[in-house]
Amino acid sequence: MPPSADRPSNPHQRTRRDHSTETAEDYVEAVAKVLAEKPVCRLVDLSAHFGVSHVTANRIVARLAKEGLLATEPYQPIMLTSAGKRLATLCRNRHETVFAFLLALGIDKLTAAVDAEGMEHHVSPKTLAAFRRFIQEK
Amino acid sequence: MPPSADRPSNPHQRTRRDHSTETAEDYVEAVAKVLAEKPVCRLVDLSAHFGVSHVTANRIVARLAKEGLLATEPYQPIMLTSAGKRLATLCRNRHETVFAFLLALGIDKLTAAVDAEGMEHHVSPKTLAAFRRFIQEK
DNA sequence: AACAAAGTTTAGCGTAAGCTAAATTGCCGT
DNA sequence: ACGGCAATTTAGCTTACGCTAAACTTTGTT
Repeated sequence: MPPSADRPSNPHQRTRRDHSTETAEDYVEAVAKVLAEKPVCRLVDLSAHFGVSHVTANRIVARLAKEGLLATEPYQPIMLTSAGKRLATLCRNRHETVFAFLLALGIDKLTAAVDAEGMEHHVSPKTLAAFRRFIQEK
Repeated sequence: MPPSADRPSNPHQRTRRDHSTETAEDYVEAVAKVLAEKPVCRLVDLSAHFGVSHVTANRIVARLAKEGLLATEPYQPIMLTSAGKRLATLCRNRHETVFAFLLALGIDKLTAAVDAEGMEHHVSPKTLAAFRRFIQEK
């Protein structure tokens, strides 16, 4: 950080709080991805995707259902609500932009994939726009 | 336990990793910053910096002391261990690079500060090197 | 020396996310 | 139609991080 620039608590509070939002984004994105490849999305698909126990996935799915991003019925496949679909689309676009940006910077695919996965949630619209500009001008 | 204990290579699993490592990095960096400005670092400095209660800061400091990054004595100021100093230096460099990179991309200072704060923990050495190259070539 | 204020710790509660083990449900194949 | 397997849910535990309230220690002032 520049010597005198005070790093205010604001950004920190923001990053601290957003962990559950990140999870929501990841899960919604994952459901969309699964649904793009097969007719239904099941719990096992998600637990496999994230490398997490099915129990953990189940609890998170329940939370997101309560929050209106996913639609679930007991023992039934998992679906996206319209809000979930909207969020998934947004996240996918953002993810692809960040990934493409890293590639444009000359990063190898594997590294770019991992870094994009971590960075995407923290890239603001302004920065995303700058990423797009950079890709274009390349 | 810290997911970093055995960190799987799968990108997704990796992203699910260590929020607690991020916290460690943030706190160690904050202690270093405080110590750069005044003779000692106290709990209140940290709770003010992060905008959390002193109790929360206290618990995190205790964890990091247990992990060997911070040195504490009851009712005494907080110090960095040598491991803590090393980590702080690393994080500060990385943070400054990410911040400078965003500025070089044309992002305004405030946005760059917030985004850097969130992104820094997810920028791999390779990507960091690419950021440095970009700044140079500017 | 004693009190008050400031700073720190402890106690106790909440949510999110991780796990294993065990109970339940749904669906197949014989 | 039943038996078994796969998938899901429930129960119960852990850690991390957020809070307030209350207890305790340190320090400075009178």
